[in-house]
Amino acid sequence: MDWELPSGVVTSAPHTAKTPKGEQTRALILSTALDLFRERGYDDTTMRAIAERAGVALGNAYYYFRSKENLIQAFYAQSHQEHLAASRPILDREKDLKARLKGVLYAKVTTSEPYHRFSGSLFKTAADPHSPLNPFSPESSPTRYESTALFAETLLGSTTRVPDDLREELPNLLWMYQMGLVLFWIYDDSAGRRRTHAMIDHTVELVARIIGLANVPLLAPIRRRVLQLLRDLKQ
Amino acid sequence: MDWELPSGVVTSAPHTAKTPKGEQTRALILSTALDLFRERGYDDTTMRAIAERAGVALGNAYYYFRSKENLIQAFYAQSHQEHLAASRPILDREKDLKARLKGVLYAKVTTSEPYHRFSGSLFKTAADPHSPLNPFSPESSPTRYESTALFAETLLGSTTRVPDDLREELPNLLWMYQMGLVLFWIYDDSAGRRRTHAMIDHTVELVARIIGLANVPLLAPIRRRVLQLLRDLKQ
DNA sequence: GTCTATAACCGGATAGAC
DNA sequence: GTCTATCCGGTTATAGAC
Repeated sequence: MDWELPSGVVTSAPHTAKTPKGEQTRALILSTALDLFRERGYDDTTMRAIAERAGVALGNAYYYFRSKENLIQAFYAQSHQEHLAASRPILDREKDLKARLKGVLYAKVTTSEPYHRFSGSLFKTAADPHSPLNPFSPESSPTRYESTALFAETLLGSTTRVPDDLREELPNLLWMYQMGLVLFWIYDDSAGRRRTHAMIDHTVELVARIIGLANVPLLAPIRRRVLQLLRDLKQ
Repeated sequence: MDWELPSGVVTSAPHTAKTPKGEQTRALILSTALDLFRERGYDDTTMRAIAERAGVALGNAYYYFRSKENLIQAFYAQSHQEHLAASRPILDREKDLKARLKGVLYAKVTTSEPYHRFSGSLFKTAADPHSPLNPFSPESSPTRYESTALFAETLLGSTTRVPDDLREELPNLLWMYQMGLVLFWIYDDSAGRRRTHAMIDHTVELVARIIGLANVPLLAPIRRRVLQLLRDLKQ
């Protein structure tokens, strides 16, 4: 499997606007929705309220976004772009793997911070295995792929040599790792998100060390077993 | 921290019935709801349908269960009792840690199997950090505690010596590990839940091996760091 | 192709009478 | 404890205007 660098913007619009004016209306509805989500949370924001504040008819909101959930997908795409942008300077500057990884993960939780409360209620629908919003769904695969590519870049641009047998799977594993961290962050209500930061600091050390321990003979069986597991799970 | 054996049934009724008749009505509504959930899934079962089949008024259903979600809590308690019952013979028979752990985990996914589809849609509400249904909530702590105690028993009753520094945290870690497996199981739609079984088989080996590697000096730093992380996360 | 207005359906939840 | 009536909001449908 080859991981390419992120190539551009992914827009998975449910009903793409065809004209400049339509595009404008669509953007207006989305940004209004996100404002309201941030202000009052997801559940307490009604489609009627979104339409009203955006100055459009309820039906028009549904013309651009099939459902309320669909607004979330647009949010994902936007959020991912912000993550990319925030990661860029770190990846351009740092060469040490630990620093790169830590930077990218901090970028994730920092850019997401304004949406912390929102993300909590959001996660509810995202967690449903049958929801198109869940990160493993086909509908999410463009974003998932882009996100994994970011970790591929994090690895490849570093001075650390990644062991051969890990090279293929590691971007996927790091993406999963990020998912776990985000899950933790969603549940974290400590002041200043202290616990999440501790979690990142400690686990980045661990991850780096585990990669480093690649060639210790004693660990070969564990390593083999993990890789075998991953292969098995791919069917 | 001391882990005791599970002591009895946990009933966290939202609106406990005060009379025998009330108790009966409550039980009727619950069993009807679970039947319907299994038949059609959670989302496709309306409160109206539950009330109708149970032969009570809609308002009456809400008298006993504050919300639709609340019916789920009752399901959890029931499901946990089944897990306990299915684990008992294994824990009484096996002394090898790997066998015990594997048995308990297989018991979990096997007893849950009839509710697989249901669990998927369920997970959605359970995932919400602010929902009382989420496994980390105060409302869930009795069940969580009982569940952790089951893993404490799994460890203590085995012939494997658990390293000192792990003894305190390991039941919690194993409970988390089971949560991860259940999450995997929820997403697993392979035939006969093949992937989940592979996951259990492989990871039980890993877990046993990691516990066994407790005293390898090379790994001491990693181990220290993991334990430090756990301490930090407790605030 | 965009957009408005309005009415209606559906199901979770609540109020208040009996 | 149990009921009926009602609210509320996501969603759909329709019919038409620019």
